[in-house]
Amino acid sequence: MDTKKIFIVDDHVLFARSLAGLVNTFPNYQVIETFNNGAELVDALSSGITEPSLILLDIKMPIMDGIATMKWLKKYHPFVKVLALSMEDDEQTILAMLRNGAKGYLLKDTQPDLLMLAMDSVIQQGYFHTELVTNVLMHSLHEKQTLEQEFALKENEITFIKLACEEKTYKEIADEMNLSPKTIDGYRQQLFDKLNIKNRTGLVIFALKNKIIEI
Amino acid sequence: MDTKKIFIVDDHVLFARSLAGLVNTFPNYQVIETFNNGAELVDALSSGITEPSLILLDIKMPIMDGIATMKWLKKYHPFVKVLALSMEDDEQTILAMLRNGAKGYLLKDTQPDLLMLAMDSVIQQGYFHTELVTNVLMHSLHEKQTLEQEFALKENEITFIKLACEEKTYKEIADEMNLSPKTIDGYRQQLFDKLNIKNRTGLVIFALKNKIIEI
DNA sequence: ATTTTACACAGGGTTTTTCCTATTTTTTTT
DNA sequence: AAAAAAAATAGGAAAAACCCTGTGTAAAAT
Repeated sequence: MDTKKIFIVDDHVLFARSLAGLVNTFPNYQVIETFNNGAELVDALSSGITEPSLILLDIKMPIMDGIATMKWLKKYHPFVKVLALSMEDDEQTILAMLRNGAKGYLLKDTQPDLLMLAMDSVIQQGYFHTELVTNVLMHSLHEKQTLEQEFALKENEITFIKLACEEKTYKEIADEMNLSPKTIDGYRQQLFDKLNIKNRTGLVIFALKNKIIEI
Repeated sequence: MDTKKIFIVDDHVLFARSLAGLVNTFPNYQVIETFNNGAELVDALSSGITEPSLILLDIKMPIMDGIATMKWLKKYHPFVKVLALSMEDDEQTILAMLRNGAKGYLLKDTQPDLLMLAMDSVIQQGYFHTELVTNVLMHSLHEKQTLEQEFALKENEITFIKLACEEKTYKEIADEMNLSPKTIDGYRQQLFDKLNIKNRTGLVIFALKNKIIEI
């Protein structure tokens, strides 16, 4: 029972093969299966194959990509450990993987010994995070003005949005901002157009996404 | 200009003093001022004292605690670097500090050499995070069911909440859930009561807080 | 077997939100 | 100072959200 069973999911056959070779040189690790995309993995798991100790999961794949695969795993195999292995180092992708339960995130140009360390760490401690990931996590706490800039919100609009995210009526907001309810309604309408939303819940989501408010 | 100027903010005089002594033994570090609480720091910075290279900030303090101090600093001195130094290791506190811009978070029983490493790291790389902090960050991505449990939401209620957070009308939600609009209105009302909210925006915020939806 | 309890649903009314289309006022530009 | 642009404001109305109370039915508890 000492040997850790590994699945590899990656559409680059060559890479998958050589990675399998590498992993097999690690003591106590054995690659049991390789799949070319998420769908193949899902099929296999659905048809009752035993969960591995760890899945090495590529992100950019045809058919069913890493994020979709993670979402499926989260739902149907929430306890299987996954180490994301990818070329992309963009924040959104990394966060999406982590949010959906990836235990670690490595770039594909990682050194073999770091990969082994990461695999050990995920299996033993449940996670492994490089500085890259830590940075992304930290940054995601702050970022702020991303799209906010794009929409060029005015001071009053931001104030309005903030208040609209509290459980206030537009009348109350008008009072608080010392403006006519009709003006507030004007703000509302302009924002709905500009942000392409249909009602106040859309406004709340927008505010959250753009860190205009915090929860 | 090689010598880094340090402020210490801590209400435990004895600790502050000995910490100052310790820091002064580090090469290129000098403690310029110590304050007994956040308010004193704010006073000093407001009256024009030069920003230090780094502030070592305690969290639990009378008068103005670490979190309040961070909020103030975030607003008026957003670029000053702060290393939180604290006894508390609870998730909420750590997150609150990070969210408000702390560059690192150390427990007070940290070894001196780790403290020095952390200080170096914050000044040079802008941050320093221990495993503790990484764990908290990761956990904060997932946690889920915290209060959700407390309110014992039923499956249908959760579905309703999810849909209500999209920009759908209650009529549309009713259709999608194959229920009468009146039933949906019943869910709405019960949830408003149970969660103590006044309108749909409250529902969205609740859903986010409790990770019923993700943004 | 009977009472509770839980759930889906209804009637009907008030308030708020949302939408569309102007007009006035203020600010900026020329 | 006149013209143009931006911001505040209005009227009016339909739609949706919100609120309260009550009924039938099926499941659960006693």
